[in-house]
Amino acid sequence: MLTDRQKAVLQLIIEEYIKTAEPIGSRTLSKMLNVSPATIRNEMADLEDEGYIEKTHTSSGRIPSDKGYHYYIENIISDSKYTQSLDELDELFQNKDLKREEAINQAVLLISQLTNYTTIALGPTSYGSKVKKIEFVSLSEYVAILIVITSTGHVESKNINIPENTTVDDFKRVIEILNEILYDCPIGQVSEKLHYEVNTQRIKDLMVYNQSIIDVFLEAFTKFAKSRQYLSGKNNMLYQPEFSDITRMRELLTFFEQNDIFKLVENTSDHGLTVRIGKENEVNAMRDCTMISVPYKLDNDDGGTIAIVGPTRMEYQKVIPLVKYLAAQMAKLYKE
Amino acid sequence: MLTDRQKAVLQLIIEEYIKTAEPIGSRTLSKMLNVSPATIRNEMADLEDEGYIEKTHTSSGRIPSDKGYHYYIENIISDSKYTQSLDELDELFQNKDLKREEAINQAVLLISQLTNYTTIALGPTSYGSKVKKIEFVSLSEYVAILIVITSTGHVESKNINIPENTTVDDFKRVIEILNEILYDCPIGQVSEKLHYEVNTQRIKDLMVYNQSIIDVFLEAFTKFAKSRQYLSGKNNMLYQPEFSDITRMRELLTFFEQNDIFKLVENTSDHGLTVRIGKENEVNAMRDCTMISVPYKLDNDDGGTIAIVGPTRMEYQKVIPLVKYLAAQMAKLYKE
DNA sequence: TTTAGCACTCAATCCTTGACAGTGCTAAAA
DNA sequence: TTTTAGCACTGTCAAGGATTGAGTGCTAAA
Repeated sequence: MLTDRQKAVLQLIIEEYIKTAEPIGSRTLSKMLNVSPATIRNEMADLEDEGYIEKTHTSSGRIPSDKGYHYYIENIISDSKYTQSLDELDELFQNKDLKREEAINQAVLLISQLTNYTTIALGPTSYGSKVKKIEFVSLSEYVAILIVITSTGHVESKNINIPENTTVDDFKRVIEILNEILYDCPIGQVSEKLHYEVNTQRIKDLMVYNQSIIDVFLEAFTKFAKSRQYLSGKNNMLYQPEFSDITRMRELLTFFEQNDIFKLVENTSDHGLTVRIGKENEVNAMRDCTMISVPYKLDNDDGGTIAIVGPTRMEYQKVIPLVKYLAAQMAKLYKE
Repeated sequence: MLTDRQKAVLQLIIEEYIKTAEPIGSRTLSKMLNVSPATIRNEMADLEDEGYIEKTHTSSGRIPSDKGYHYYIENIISDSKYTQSLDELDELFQNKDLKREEAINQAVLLISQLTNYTTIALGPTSYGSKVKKIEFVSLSEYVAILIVITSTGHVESKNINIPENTTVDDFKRVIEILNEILYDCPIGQVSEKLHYEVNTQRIKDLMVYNQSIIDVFLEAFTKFAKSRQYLSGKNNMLYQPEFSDITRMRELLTFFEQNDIFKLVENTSDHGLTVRIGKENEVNAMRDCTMISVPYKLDNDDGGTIAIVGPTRMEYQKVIPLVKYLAAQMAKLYKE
C-alpha cells in the first residue's frame, strides 16, 4: 500500500512525464511538494523497489513504468468527475441525413483530432440490421448488379457475371424468391437461413439453372463484415516523440496498415474498460503504446468496441472518459 | 551535346545511385569503364559544369541532378524495348465479377507492390457512365434511402430525412419523375439537366412539396466525384532512405493524408507522359520525389490519369513502361 | 588525349573533456 | 522516527580535436 505522499509523487511524475516526455528528477518534485530533494529521493527509491517507476540510466530522473501507469489509472485519477459530454458528437449521431457508417466515420475522425491519438471503432457484427430489400438491375446482357439494402440504410452491391446458359429472367425469378425468404432477416442469420431454405423445393428448382447464384449472394454478404471497421488518425503517431526513431515508426505504421489492429481490438472486447499498457499488447510494434478499449453491448447479444491507441505516455485523464462516452453513444445509436 | 563517354558516365552514375543511394566516386567508375580515375574526374567536371550531376560537398562523389535524370529519361534509356505486359493486371481487368472500382483498386495495389512506390489512379470525371436506375427505399416513417445505379455498376446511396409535412409517397412520385428524366443521362450532365428541368411545370409542382429534394439529389451525385480517386502504397515511402529523416517523412505522409496529391496529379494530365522531378513538383513535401504521370483519353473527351510517386532516385526503366501500360489498360477498361 | 601523382577538402569516427542533472548514502537536525 | 544537508559518484550530452579515408582538382609528363 502506498502512502499519500508516495501517491502524490507517483502522480506528479506521471503527469509531468505525460507533458514533457522527459525523466523527472527529485529537484523538480521537491519544489512542487515543499520537501527537500533528498526526501523525494527516498520516496522514489521505494517506488522504484515496488516497480512503479524506472530509471533510464543510473543517474537519470524517473519515468513511470507500465505498472505505475496502471496504478495511476486505477487508484489515483477519478474519472467520475469528468462526466464528459460532447455536443459535436451528439449532433453527428442525431443527424438523420447521415448514414450510420458516415456518422461513425466522422465521430472517429472527431475523436482522433480531439485527442491526437488513433481512434478505432468496431461496429456490431450484424449491425443489428435486417434485410430490407434485394434489388437486381441488369446492365447488359451479360452483366448485372445485385443490391442489398438493410434496415439501417447500409447498401451493398456486387457485380454478377451472367453465364451463357442463363438469362436475366432466371435471375430475376431467383431474386424475387430470395426477397420473400430473406425479408426482415437479420444479416447475421442470412447465411444460415439460405442454407436451410436450399432444401425446399422452390430453391431446388432454381438451382437447376444456376448453382452459383447462392454463392454470389453469400459473397455479397461477407462484405458487410468489412464495413464494421473504422479507423482514424494513424498519422497522429508521427508526432509523438517516442516515435521519432524511424524504425519504430515504420514498425507501427506497417502494423496499422496491415489492419491487424482490428484483431487486437476485437480480442479485448469481453470485459468492460480494458487498458493495455506497453508490452501487455503482446505485439512488438505496440510495445510503447497503450490501447484503451471499451466494449458496448446491444440487446441482442451483439455489440462492438471503441478503442484509442496512443503512446503509453497518454493523457489518460482526458482519454478514458472520452472513450467511455463514445462507446455509450455508439450503443445508443445502434439501439435506435 | 554529350559525348558517348559522357553519356556512359552519366548513365552509370544514375544507375549506381538508384541502387545504392550513395554518391559515386571516380574510382568506382574507372573500374567499370576501363579508364583511369583521373579521366573520369575530367568527364565528371564537365558534366557538373553542364548541370547534369552534383556534389554533396566539396570532396564527395557525384549524385545526379534533376536535369541529369531528365536527360537520362529522354536520351539514354529506351523504353521501347520494354514492351511491358502484365498478365495479373489483364486478368484483373477482365474479371467480370469485379466492379470497375474494385478492379482499379486492386490494380493500383498490384502496381504499388510491384514497384515499391506509391501508385495513384484518377478515373474519368463522369465514368463515361449513365444513370441506369434510381431507387427509393423507405426504412421508417422518417428515414428513407436514395440509391442511384449507373451503367457501369457503380452504386451510390444517400440517407434522406423525411420532413414532417411530407410523406413517403410524395418522395416516391418525385423519384418516378426523376427516373424518367434522368434515365441514360451521363453522370456529368445530371446537374445541368436537373437545373434545366426545374423550369418545367412537372418539377415545379413537386418543388411545392419539397424544395430540398433536388439538393439531396445533387449531393448524392457529388459523391461520384470522390470515387474517382485511387491510391495505394503510401507507406512504401517509409522505406526509402531519403526519408529516414523523420521530419521529411512527416511532411510527406501528411501531404498524402490531405489528399492534395490528387490535385497535383490532375494538374499534369494535359499532355502525354509527364515526369516531374524533385522541385518541379512545386510542393515542398515533394522536393525529393518524382511523379510520373500518364493521362488516358476516352472517346467522349473525358479521361483520367495514372501516376506513380517515388523518390527522385527512382527505377525509371522499370516504372515508366509500367505506368504507360496501366494507363493504356485503363482506357481500354473504360471503353468496354 | 590520357594518365600518374600530389596536395587538398570534407565527412565520419573516435576520444577526451567539462558541465550538468541526477542519484545513493551517511550523519546530523528536528 | 522522520527529514534534511552534504558529499561523492555516475551517466548523458555537447563541444572540441585528432585521425582516417574517400574523394576531388590541378599539373606535368606520357
